[in-house]
Amino acid sequence: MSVSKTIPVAWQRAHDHGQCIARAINAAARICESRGIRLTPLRRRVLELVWENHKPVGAYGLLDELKREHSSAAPPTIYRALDFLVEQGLVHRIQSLNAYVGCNDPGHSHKGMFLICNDCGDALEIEDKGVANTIDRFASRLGFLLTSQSVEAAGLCPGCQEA
Amino acid sequence: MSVSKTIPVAWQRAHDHGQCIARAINAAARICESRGIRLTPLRRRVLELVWENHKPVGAYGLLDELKREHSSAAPPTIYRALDFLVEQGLVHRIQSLNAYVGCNDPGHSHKGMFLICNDCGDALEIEDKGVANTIDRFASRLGFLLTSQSVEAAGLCPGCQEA
DNA sequence: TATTGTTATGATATAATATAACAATATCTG
DNA sequence: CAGATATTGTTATATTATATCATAACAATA
Repeated sequence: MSVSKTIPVAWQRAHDHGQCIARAINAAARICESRGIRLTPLRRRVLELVWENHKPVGAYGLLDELKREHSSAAPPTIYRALDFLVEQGLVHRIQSLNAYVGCNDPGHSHKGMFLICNDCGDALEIEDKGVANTIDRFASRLGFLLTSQSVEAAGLCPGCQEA
Repeated sequence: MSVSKTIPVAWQRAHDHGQCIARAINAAARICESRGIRLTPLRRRVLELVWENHKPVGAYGLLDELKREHSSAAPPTIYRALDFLVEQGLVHRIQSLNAYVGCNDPGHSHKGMFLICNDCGDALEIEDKGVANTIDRFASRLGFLLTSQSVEAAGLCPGCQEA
């Protein structure tokens, strides 16, 4: 990762992927193991592809990549795998982009929030108990029973503001 | 609107549409007037259709309704009108539903939040300075320049919990 | 009133995203 | 193993959204 004088360290840290792929796959394997569900080769490979992109990627983008090594792959192939991964909290769906991105911290039932750069297309996942709690309070005051929440903010990331 | 002993008053109030259509159209006309932009008959009609549904409606649902009275309408017709209305803050797009709903309080640059019922499909718009501020703080700490935000929570509304 | 620039709409085609439905195969469980 | 369940293969189609180019309406100016 390159260094910049003007990009906040907080962003650089939050945004550093590190050895994320291997770690993500291992974490996913452990989680599935513990839940008694199967991270099949196909599902594992799709998870890897999601991570390899390092950015939110659409289902058909993933499908193109999968097809190179798995010629029988079709839209249902990728959507089933993605549905599974999202359901297990291993991958997040970015609603505003119709795209998917690996979950940085699977296992926890964290309510994710995303900062999405309109220029480079990158998305940063943030732990945001504050936002989640505020939403919870609103909902319970209104008698609304929450099952899921999606918080997405778009704009320009530090890197893209420089240019 | 029917009365219920178990549905919180807060929800009933927040959810009451009242004479919303006429009010919404008048507000929209004033806003466009003041901004020097044109609420053409087509745009006005699409705005009415959005409000008449009283729930988030998809673009093609609106298109079907529009076609009954406007046979030349095609997908671009409705998407252009919706893009205009969303851009002017007169209509909100619900990302998680690919659907559109009238804005309760246009004119203000309020950062909306939605509670979406998975059963009846209704969506309640909430003013949520708390959530918006939390997001703003996160973003500025990371050096991220925000331009838009979308907060959507799904679950069961009070009415649908009864059943 | 022509001319020109701008914005809005008409019309056709197609791209991009997502699911339905049923068949075939693999895996689990008794 | 046999039967049940879960996963994947396969084809077709539904749903959502945009590209493109032509035409019409409006606005500003000479």
